[in-house]
Amino acid sequence: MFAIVDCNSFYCSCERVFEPKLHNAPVVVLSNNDGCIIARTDEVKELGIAMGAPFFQEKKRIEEAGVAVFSSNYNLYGDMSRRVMQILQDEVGVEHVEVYSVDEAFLHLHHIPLNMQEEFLASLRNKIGMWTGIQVSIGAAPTKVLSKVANRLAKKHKKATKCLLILSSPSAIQEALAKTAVEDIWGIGRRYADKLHNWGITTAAQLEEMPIPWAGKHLGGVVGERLLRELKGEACIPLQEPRTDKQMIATTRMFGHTVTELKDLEEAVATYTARAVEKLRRQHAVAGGISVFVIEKAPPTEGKFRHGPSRSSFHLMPVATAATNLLIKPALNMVRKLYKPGHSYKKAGVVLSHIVPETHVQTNLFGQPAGKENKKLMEIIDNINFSQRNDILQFATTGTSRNWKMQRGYKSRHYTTRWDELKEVR
DNA sequence: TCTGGGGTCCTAGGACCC
DNA sequence: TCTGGGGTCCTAGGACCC
Repeated sequence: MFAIVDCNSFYCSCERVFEPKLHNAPVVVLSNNDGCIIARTDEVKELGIAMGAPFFQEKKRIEEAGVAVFSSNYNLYGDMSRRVMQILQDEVGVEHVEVYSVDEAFLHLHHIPLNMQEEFLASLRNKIGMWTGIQVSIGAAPTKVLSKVANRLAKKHKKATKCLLILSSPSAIQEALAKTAVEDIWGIGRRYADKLHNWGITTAAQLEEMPIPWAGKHLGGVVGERLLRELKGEACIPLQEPRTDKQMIATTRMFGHTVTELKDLEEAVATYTARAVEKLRRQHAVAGGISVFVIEKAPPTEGKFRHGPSRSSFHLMPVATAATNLLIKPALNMVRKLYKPGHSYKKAGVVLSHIVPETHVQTNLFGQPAGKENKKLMEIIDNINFSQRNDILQFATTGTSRNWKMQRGYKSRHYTTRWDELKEVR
């Protein structure tokens, strides 16, 4: 049996922990730039405000309903997440936990007798609630895909299930599948959902009746086959080993304001490069490739939102490196080539690729590996940035005008990660 | 009109996730 | 006026090899 533990309205719950008066009140959390609604509590769902809705479109309703609004505070959420995951690891053993996202983890329950799982999971849920203030929902079933089905129903019917649903018998599984729409299955996105609807397949129970090769043909090859097998109760997606080394590292942002000047674009790209390379160094790796993209402001359209035209460029490094200065150079060259005077830009990004551990650097005839001095310099900058958390030292090219910086008008404090922002209790 | 039969490696792009 | 930011995996197809 597998279980999935999922924090309810996670970002909102984190904000509520530090604002107890919001406990039964509606709360939303906004994306960077205060652009979209990326988390909402049940009270907000009842108002009919959709996930991912543009904030400005819902602002009036939100104000009228007295909804508490927060800009996203990722330091806070990351720290709360760590606490929840720690409890899971302590309770079921670190080898039986797969941290799947900031607010979700899969558990292996094979070492717990079937007839004790319900009691175990209920007490786990209580413990997390008491120790962190975060409420979780838990679904358990013979496969990961089915545990997601269970979890969704547990969350949907909180009162009846007490946020815990275990599907172990074939009849319970069938009943749950009949109540689940295909688009709510883990692994079925919008494209496949449309396709399935066109074939008249609308529930998970209907999909489960299809033959495996059919899924292989129509739902993305081996991925679709695996999904269907899991729906049929055959576990074939194992608990993943923790993956420490990323294969791709990206830093991309919408700008706070439309950008038209090359200088602002350069500043943004240099800053994003520095950020991405910091992430790279944190995993003790080096990157052999860097690409830069810019997205223009969309021409005015009525109706649907569209991205403007985008252009990107890729540069292969002569030698893989984690030196900010060596990567900023090609990044700036690329952005200068991509920039067209007179055009307006709303987003840019930097993606590092061809990532390998720093111990495996391939040198070549024409490139020298980054010297010791350079590495030392990077370590010093990282240490200062991590301890001060304020980017005191920056590369000059990252500039100071920051015309492109994002807006965050509703941010809560770093309650758990900065001494000077601790919650005060009188 | 016909135009071998394998391989490998790489990239671009599509699909998905939270 | 204002619409997020990361990631993963897989496949198809091109370039190249013998």
